[in-house]
Amino acid sequence: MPKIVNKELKRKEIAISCMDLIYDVGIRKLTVDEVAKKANIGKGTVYEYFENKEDIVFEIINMHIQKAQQDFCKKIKKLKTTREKIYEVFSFVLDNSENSVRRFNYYKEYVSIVLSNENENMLKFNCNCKDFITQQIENILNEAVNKGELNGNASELVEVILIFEKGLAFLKMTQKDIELKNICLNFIDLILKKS
Amino acid sequence: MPKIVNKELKRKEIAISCMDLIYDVGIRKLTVDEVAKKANIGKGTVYEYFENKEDIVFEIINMHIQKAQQDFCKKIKKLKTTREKIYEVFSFVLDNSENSVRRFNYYKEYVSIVLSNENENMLKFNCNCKDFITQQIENILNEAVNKGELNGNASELVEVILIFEKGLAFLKMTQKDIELKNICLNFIDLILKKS
Amino acid sequence: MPKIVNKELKRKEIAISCMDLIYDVGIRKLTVDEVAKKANIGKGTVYEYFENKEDIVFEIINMHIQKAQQDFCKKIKKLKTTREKIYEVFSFVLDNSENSVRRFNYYKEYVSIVLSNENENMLKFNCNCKDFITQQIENILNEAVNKGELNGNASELVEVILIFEKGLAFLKMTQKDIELKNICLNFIDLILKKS
Amino acid sequence: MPKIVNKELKRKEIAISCMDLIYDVGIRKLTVDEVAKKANIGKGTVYEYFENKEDIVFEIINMHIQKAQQDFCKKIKKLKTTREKIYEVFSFVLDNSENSVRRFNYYKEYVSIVLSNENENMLKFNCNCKDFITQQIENILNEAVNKGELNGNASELVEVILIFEKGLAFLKMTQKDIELKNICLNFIDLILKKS
DNA sequence: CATGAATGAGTGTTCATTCAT
DNA sequence: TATGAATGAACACTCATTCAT
Repeated sequence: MPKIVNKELKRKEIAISCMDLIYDVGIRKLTVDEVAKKANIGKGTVYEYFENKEDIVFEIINMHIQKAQQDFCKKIKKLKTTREKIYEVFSFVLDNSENSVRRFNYYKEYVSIVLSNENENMLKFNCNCKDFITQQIENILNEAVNKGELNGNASELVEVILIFEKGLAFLKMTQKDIELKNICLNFIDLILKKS
Repeated sequence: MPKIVNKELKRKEIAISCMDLIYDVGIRKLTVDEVAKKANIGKGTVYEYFENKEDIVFEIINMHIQKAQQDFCKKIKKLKTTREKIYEVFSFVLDNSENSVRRFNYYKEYVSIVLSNENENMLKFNCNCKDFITQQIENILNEAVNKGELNGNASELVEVILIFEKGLAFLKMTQKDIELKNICLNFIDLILKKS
Repeated sequence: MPKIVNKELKRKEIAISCMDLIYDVGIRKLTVDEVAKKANIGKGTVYEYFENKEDIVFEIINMHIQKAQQDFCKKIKKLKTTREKIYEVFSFVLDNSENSVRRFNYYKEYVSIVLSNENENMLKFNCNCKDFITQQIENILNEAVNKGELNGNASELVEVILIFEKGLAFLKMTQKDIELKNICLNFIDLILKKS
Repeated sequence: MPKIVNKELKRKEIAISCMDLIYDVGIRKLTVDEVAKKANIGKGTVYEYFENKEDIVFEIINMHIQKAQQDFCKKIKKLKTTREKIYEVFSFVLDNSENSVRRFNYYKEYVSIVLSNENENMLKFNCNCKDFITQQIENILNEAVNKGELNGNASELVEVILIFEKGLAFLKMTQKDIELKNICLNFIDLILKKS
């Protein structure tokens, strides 16, 4: 009897070993040959675990985003004030630690693929991401309403914050060396003073 | 000296004749063959006026954006109220007329390329675009301050509006069938009430 | 010794379980993976019983042809007149019942492979098929001679009928929607009147 | 100005230079790489003159068949008796001169492709071939009727002869070393005596 | 015996760029 | 100056076969 491999596990392993590859060469220039080489397996073996190249890319991105969402949930629990929590929503963009920057660059590549309509999975997946962040913002605002920091019209703010976060990300992606921190603080002032 | 002028002129001519081409086949799938055919010149001749394919794409995009900016300026002049003018900033995203949708799709492809770091020129160019829109928003807000509709702290709003516009664009690009009009109106209320 | 018997048996079993597979995907597109799956065995196990893919295909075709020959013998026994029997020789081509059409399509693929010289076994095998049908025609004609329906020169007719049958098959294979029934009846008239 | 090549001419040239290639390796194993190498051009250049590999194969076969039909017409004109002319119909199969054998082997490869339904062009093309040979046989028989060698029912014979010719070809393709000459002579006796 | 994981050679097609005329 | 013919590197994906367990 031959050894039975855990297909799902090996799939993840291959994806993990290629995470840097995406960072180095970009998703679009990633070749299956490179993936195989990086993962120390044959090219054919790649296709034992992935449907096609799109699937490989999807898996790698998938892992990144899941990790990012888990990290976000952990962090948000530790924060007390509404201000801090809203700021945390933006910190994905603002944080300049090496780890965050790298993560942001993955995200950038990911968005580039989404925008080019090349990858069906990505678009669906992207909706899930939006839903996640929307839900988080809702939670933060509901809590604030309960605390009496905001009045009941808070629901209208959810999308405004969401859009602002997307705008921040967009600007960071497309402009070099832009200072966004203070703008965010101004924005938070703007929406919290409102009540 | 006159030759250089002619070169520059012909370069523009070629780019202009290919503006629709991008819409038909997409930026990334544009081939030099198609460009030559559309411009009614030989393939080799294309390389007399452009360094490489990247350069062609850049010039075509350039034409599109210049046109879009001119159109924006024309429209903004006709508008009276500050509300209308700010809304016009967002209308690039919100307008669903055939022409606007087409233009927005160009922009989407364009952003995808900027994000993938494939084209150096694009990134620099993108900064110019940001500067243009920033300037426009500044003008609108300054006018509003002069009219007394806003107090002097208006400068802080420029970037907030800019970011909101980018966020709108981002969301429209990455989500299907999303209703953004009311959110914009809410947002405009939010910033104008503030004063 | 008993092991060899078992090997031969299992080989047949595998081939039998894959008879329909050829119909579904075509001989040339048959993969070893599919064979293994259909036979409910491991891919490696296939190679315990077959030299290579060519060998698998050969065995499957073998099953089909044996079956076809058995069916022919059964049918021919039930027929009385010489006319009917000769017509039965052609019915492999003429019959449009689902089953016959399916069988004819197998045969078509099979011939395609024989003609492409891809499979050595096939060519030898094809000779056996010719010998079988030749023998059958001989039997029919001898009987006819015994009955006094044909004179002694009947032996010359064997090959003519054989060739006519091959030509019918060929035409059916390579032309769409061709009416062959009446031509056959004319042909039978031609050769039987002769005596 | 660059040199302007006659595309149609070069297409033929490339096809001609590859005629032996098909004979050597078989149509199905022909690779575009080999074609390019044999024609002493780059692989990309092949695609300047052919849509795809199918198109290459089609052109080569096309040339062969046109040539074969021209040769047939020339030969048939020189022949006097109906017997000779009908025999000439079969000589494509019967003639064992090096040239004829080579031509027959091309035909064999061609039929293999037709049977595998891989190539749309081929199937249509094959119909033309049938029409050509049918027409030729008709001409021969009409002439014979006019000469009084056959009675008016000759039209029924056209398809019988056609099918017989196909059967001959089939048998020659699928059997090694088979003697067909005498069978043909018998067959011609059979149909001509009939009148 | 049985297996299925691993493999990598093989292939049709595209297209930006070059260069001889 | 203008051209378009020529090019070949690049790439995703398949599948028969092997072999360690």
